[in-house]
Amino acid sequence: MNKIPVSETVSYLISRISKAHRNRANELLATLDLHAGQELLLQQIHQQEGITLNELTCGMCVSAVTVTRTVERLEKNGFVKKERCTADQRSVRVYLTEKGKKAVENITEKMWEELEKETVANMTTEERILLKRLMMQVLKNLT
Amino acid sequence: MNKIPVSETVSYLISRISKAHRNRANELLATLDLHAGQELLLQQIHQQEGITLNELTCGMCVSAVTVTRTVERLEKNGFVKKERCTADQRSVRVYLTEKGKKAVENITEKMWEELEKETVANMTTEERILLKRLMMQVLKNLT
DNA sequence: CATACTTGTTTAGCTGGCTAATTGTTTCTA
DNA sequence: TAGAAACAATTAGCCAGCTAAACAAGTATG
Repeated sequence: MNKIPVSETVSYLISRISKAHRNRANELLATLDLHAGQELLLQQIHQQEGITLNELTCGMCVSAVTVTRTVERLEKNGFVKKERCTADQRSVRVYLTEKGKKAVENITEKMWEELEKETVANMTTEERILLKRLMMQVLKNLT
Repeated sequence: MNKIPVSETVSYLISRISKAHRNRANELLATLDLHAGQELLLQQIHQQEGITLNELTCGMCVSAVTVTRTVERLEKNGFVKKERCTADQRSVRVYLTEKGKKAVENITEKMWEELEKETVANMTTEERILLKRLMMQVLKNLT
């Protein structure tokens, strides 16, 4: 393999895109009183009310510590409610509050849709499909 | 536009890939006593010895605060040296130490090359070129 | 039944990232 | 030339992410 400059590698592009993408996500989420990272958690809880912290950890590719603390902050801000599991006293179950449910709806409408529109701007449908396929391969390669 | 599940958007894939990619970068950089984010700074300083913090900020899509503090840590760990600019007393110039220079070499060899290999595994040359082109478009869209 | 192991969560302490506000220089301009 | 404006860097304080280690509850085993 010929040596190519770092700035022309896929890895370098991922680094740059990651920052830009997260910055934009943060801007959009700020209007909902959320920070990038919290939206995935809320959506996961929405898909499975009463999910445990451990299940959240597994399904999110994020450390248990991060889940514990983020849920703690989401609770402080009134988006979720925690509850010790009665069966297994070790586990903690998490539920969305009314505010949390509304937030989830807004996340899709005001963040994901807008973000996606901007991200894949100036691309044909074929290019978008291709990009998704290739990125799925990248994700598989890295996990 | 038809509604598609969030999990099938390019944006969602970027979120997931960002985490996985950063995690892997961190693993590789740990062997060099560095953390993800520091490698880009060191390489930028390598390209322009005596670069100012302000120039680093502009060239890296990162806030001035982050640059200040990261350079501070890199100095504490012996990778770089700071120096007040004589002409303009406001500015601070940054230089690589011997340790820093060695680190830059290792970053390319032990991080970027390995990371790139893993990232674009199981892809044809055509697919890689295409992926790069599409990702460059995404980057342009987001900045 | 008591001890050892496993599992879920939490604490402490580190990283990069951010914004807002402050400090110190330089430059512009009335 | 003195005061205002612009600019570079820093401080304080917040966020998500991590590992290592502690803690507590459940399970298994001698």
